[in-house]
Formats: sequence, structure tokens, C-alpha cells
Amino acid sequence: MSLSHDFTDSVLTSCPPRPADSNSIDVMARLGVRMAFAKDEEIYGQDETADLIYRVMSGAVRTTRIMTDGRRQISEFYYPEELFGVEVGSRHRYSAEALSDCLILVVKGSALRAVIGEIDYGRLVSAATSCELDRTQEHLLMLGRKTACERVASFLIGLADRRRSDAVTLPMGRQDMADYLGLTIETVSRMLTHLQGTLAVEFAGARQFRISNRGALARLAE
Amino acid sequence: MSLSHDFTDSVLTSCPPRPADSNSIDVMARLGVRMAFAKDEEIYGQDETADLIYRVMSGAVRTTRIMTDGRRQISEFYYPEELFGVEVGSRHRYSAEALSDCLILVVKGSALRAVIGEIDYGRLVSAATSCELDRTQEHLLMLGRKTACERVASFLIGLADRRRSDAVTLPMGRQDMADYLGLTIETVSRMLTHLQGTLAVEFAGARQFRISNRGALARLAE
DNA sequence: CGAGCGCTTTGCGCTGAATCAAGGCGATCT
DNA sequence: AGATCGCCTTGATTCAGCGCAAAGCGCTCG
Repeated sequence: MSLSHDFTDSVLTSCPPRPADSNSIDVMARLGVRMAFAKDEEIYGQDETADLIYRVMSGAVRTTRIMTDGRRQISEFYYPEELFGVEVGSRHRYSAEALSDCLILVVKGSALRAVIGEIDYGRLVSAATSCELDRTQEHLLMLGRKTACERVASFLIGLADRRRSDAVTLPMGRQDMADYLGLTIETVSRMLTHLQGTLAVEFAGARQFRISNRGALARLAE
Repeated sequence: MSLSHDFTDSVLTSCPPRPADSNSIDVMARLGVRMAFAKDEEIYGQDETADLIYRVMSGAVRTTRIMTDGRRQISEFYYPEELFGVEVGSRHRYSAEALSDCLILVVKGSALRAVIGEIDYGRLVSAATSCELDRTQEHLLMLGRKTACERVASFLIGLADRRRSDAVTLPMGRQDMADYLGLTIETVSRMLTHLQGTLAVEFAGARQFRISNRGALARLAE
């Protein structure tokens, strides 16, 4: 019954932002409201009060921060079944927008806490935060020390891992990739072309890709 | 008595990695052991079991990750009174090293939990993690979208804020700054020279600086 | 089916930061 | 005081990635 037992292990291996136990997923589904968001619609804004918890049902979501002069950094993308918007504090640190038309399950944090109890709720928030931190630190290393080519390769591998498939449809355009990777659209595009040249990846159109040589791609990712 | 109340506010405003309540600091001081580390000595290694919690008493600490080919990224610096090494999972994500000779208070997490209780311990871990996440996200924006000059200016301002003084002695050398900022030593040095040219900062030697025009420096930081 | 539109790719010149290579400066030791 | 060593600064050059502009490609819509 220790606080750091049940959810600890499930958090460490890989770590897509999902609730630790399937029980709380069910409870969320029961308590929550399904909301549809159109492409590019804001789901919540930066510094808004964070009373709600979100789970992607279909489509995908990005969390972004924008500098005063318009430069944008995407913090994370969220895919179906993943949780987002879970904050320890009372304010959202980033804003969240729909990457494509999507369906989001929205649950009031206080309601969830009332049903599953303070302890389990604490665990859920803790696990989600820890998972965010893991990803953000990986992302940090990438932006601080990897080349453009390595960033793009890492991104494709990371995406494939997260979706558990070597053939994936990119849910975002080049600009979103660029703002996630700290590059420009042109550079992202050039690196994608380059990666295809190495035969590590194949593209069918701009958004469908398949990893044809995972070892080679992993080597290029670092 | 709700999980997300007491410590929430103290976490949000600024957010140096400190325990939320001074009570747990006292308990830590009672339970912990003071250990001395020499400059560049490892305090814990990446992927080591994370059973301990650390608090800087004097000196400073860096947490780093190193790529296979030697490229290094510094995740964070920790200064006196700050907590580090608090993990939700059971492994450290980064390794920690002494920036200078330093004195560290080391406490066994399980012992602290036994004394202050699971709830308060959970809060402490949660607050520390949330605080890390905040900083890491700020750092991410910097590496993704800021120029070399902006990074160095942000760094100086951030350091001064954290130490609550406009006159600060840098506890780290240029290489550590560079590895934190995703730059090279030469670029860091050039930008420092450049910033002095704008009269935003003054240096006395390589490590003593004073912010002489905070507004100007803040503008240069973005 | 062709026009129009938004997104992506490609080419080309430019530039900010990296790299390479001296020097300088300030400790500590003799 | 002079020598040595480790860091820091500065200068010259190179290069990865940026910015701009022009196609290209695949939608949707008339």
C-alpha cells in the first residue's frame, strides 16, 4: 500500500501519458464528457485554471508555448488513449490545441478524486507528471545536443514506438514537426528527403511513412 | 486537507526546487547524513536506484546526461537549500555531480516517508517533480527557440532571480554553462562579452557579475 | 476536368554558431 | 619574481541550418 509501488513500474517502462490502472480509465469514461474539437481549436489556454483532465479519444493534440514575437515551441503531442492537461499546480503551463478534428474525454479532476479517492488520484497525477518530465528531458537533450538529421530520425522512431507500429500516418504537418524539433519547415523537409535517401524510411505522400530499416534509423537518431 | 491545496501555491510562484514546508526540512536535517563531495565527484549515476533524497547545504550540483559520442547536456543546476534527486520512479534519470566542493544532506526516502507520513511524502515528491517539470519546460523553450545571446541573457537573469541578488558569483565554468545552454564555450564567452558591451551586465573577472540594467538584460533574454 | 488553394519540396545565397588556432589572464608553486 | 597550468577570450574560417523564392503536388470545389 505504499505510495510508490503500484504505479511506479508501469510508469518507468516506456511511458506514454496514460493512467496507470485501467480502473481509473473506466471511472473517467463514466464521469467525463466527450467533446469534439475542430482542427486548430484551442482546448485550453496557457495560464488558464487547470481543473480538468483530458484524454484523447480520437485525433491528436499539441501543447504549445508562444514567445511574444511569434516564435513557437511545441512541448508535446498526444495521441489516442493518452492523458494530457494533468497539472500538479492550479494553472496550465502550456496551451493545448487540436492537431486535427478530434474527440476528447474531459473529466473534472475534483470529481475523479471524489470517486477514486485522494490517494489514487494523487498517484495518477504523480504518474502523469513524472511521465511528462521523462519525455521533456528526452526532448531537452534532443534540442540541446542533436543535429537536425538526428532530431528528425529520433522523432520518427519515437512516434513509431509510441504508436507501436512501423507504418504510421503523421497526424501533424511540417510546421508542427518543426516547432517541436526546434527547426524550420524547410530543414525538416530536407532531412526527411535525406532519410529516404538512406533507405531507413519510406514515404507515401507527405504523411504516410514506414520504417524500412529500424537499425539504420536508430543509428541516425544519434 | 485536499491533496492539491497546501503546497500548490508555493510551487507555482517562481519555483526553486525546495520542499514545500519548512517542517519537512527540519525532519530531513534530523534524519539525514551530511556528506562532502569534491569538485566533479559523482553524487549518483544515471539509472542508479533512487532511494535517496538530496539537499544542497553548500556548493552547487549539476545533473547531466551524456550521449555515446560524448556530447553532454546539463539538465539543471542546484544551489544551496535546493532539493534534487527526488524521483517518482525508482531510477535516477540523470547523473548528478558536484560543481564545486560541496556539502550535501542525504536522506533515505523511505525513512522520511515513515516519519512525515505517506500523504505528506507524496506531496513533497509531487511538488518537487512538478517544479522540475516547470523548469525543464522553460529550458526546452530556450533550447528550441532562443538565439545564443538570448540564452546567455536568460541564464544570467534566471540565476540572479534564483539567488535573489543582482550580484552573483557563477558557481560553474564556461563549459558547464555551454552544456546547459546547448552552445559551445566560445559562443558563451563571446555572448558574455557582447552583453557587457550593451551595459546590461558587468563582470569582475570571469565569475563575478552584476546585473547593471535588468530591463535591458530582460529584453535581450527574449 | 480544370482552377484554385494550401502544403511540401527544392534551389540558392546568407548567416549564426561551430570549429580551429592563437593568445591572455590569474591562480598556485617554486 | 618567474614558471607552469587551467581556464577564458579573441580572431579567422567553415559549415549546418535559415530565409527567401519558385516550383510541385494533391486536395476540394465549381
